[in-house]
Amino acid sequence: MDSEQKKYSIGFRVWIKEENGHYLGRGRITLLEQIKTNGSITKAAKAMQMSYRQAWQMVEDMNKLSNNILVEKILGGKGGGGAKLTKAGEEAIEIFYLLEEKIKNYTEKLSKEINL
Amino acid sequence: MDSEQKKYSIGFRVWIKEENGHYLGRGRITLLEQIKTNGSITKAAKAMQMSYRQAWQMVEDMNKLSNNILVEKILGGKGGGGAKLTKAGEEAIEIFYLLEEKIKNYTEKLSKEINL
DNA sequence: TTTGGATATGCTTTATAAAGCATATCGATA
DNA sequence: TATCGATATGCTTTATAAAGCATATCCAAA
Repeated sequence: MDSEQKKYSIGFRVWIKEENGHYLGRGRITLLEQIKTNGSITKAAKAMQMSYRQAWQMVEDMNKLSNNILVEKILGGKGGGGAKLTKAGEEAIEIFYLLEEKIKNYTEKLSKEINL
Repeated sequence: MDSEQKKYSIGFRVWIKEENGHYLGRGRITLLEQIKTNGSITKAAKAMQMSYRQAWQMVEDMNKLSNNILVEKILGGKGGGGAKLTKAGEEAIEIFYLLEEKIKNYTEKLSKEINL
């Protein structure tokens, strides 16, 4: 009847803030996953084509804003060192995914109601 | 009992996509409002410290992706011309605010459930 | 006590999105 | 038909976040 022809959908980004700054977003969660997989910040950064500089800074920021650090640094050792996720780090990933998922479902529901 | 001390909240951004690209987000809605207030793209851009170039491009993009244009351009006339919102433009603002509001409420609800 | 590969960090370079500049064009009004 | 302040658009410059480079430091293991 009317001339609606274009199709619209809803996009979103979500993140968790702490009083002193950005805490967790998509990028940081991906970094955590890569650290988990690769066992070091260096390798994680390389894997996601990010500079070590930035990856290291992200880890630093996250750890500062968390109640319990998410990434544990290992200096020395037979491999020269590395980094691994703490329990809190693993949980952070879970929590963030759940959050994202819920909002995704909600926006999909909303997009059906919207009439542009 | 446990050592939870930091306070977390959820931040988000939402936008409306059309198949051929980004359609409406915070920035564009603000621009629409400024055009409504100021009656021209030039003045709207100035008011929000945005370059005319960019503001004009945004209007162009929005109009291309909408079923009915959101901004009507006026060339010539006693003031030399200007721009004003169409009915669809006014509605777009309403719809976007409603969308943002609903998601805001939902994230606030979710933030209470989250335990970091 | 040497080795190794990682963490840690200052400094320089680069990439690119945004801004800025210049100028042509538009057309209702008076 | 001259005017006016806006729209329209190519081209150049700038700002700045990200990347890249260089190098010092760390310490468990062998």
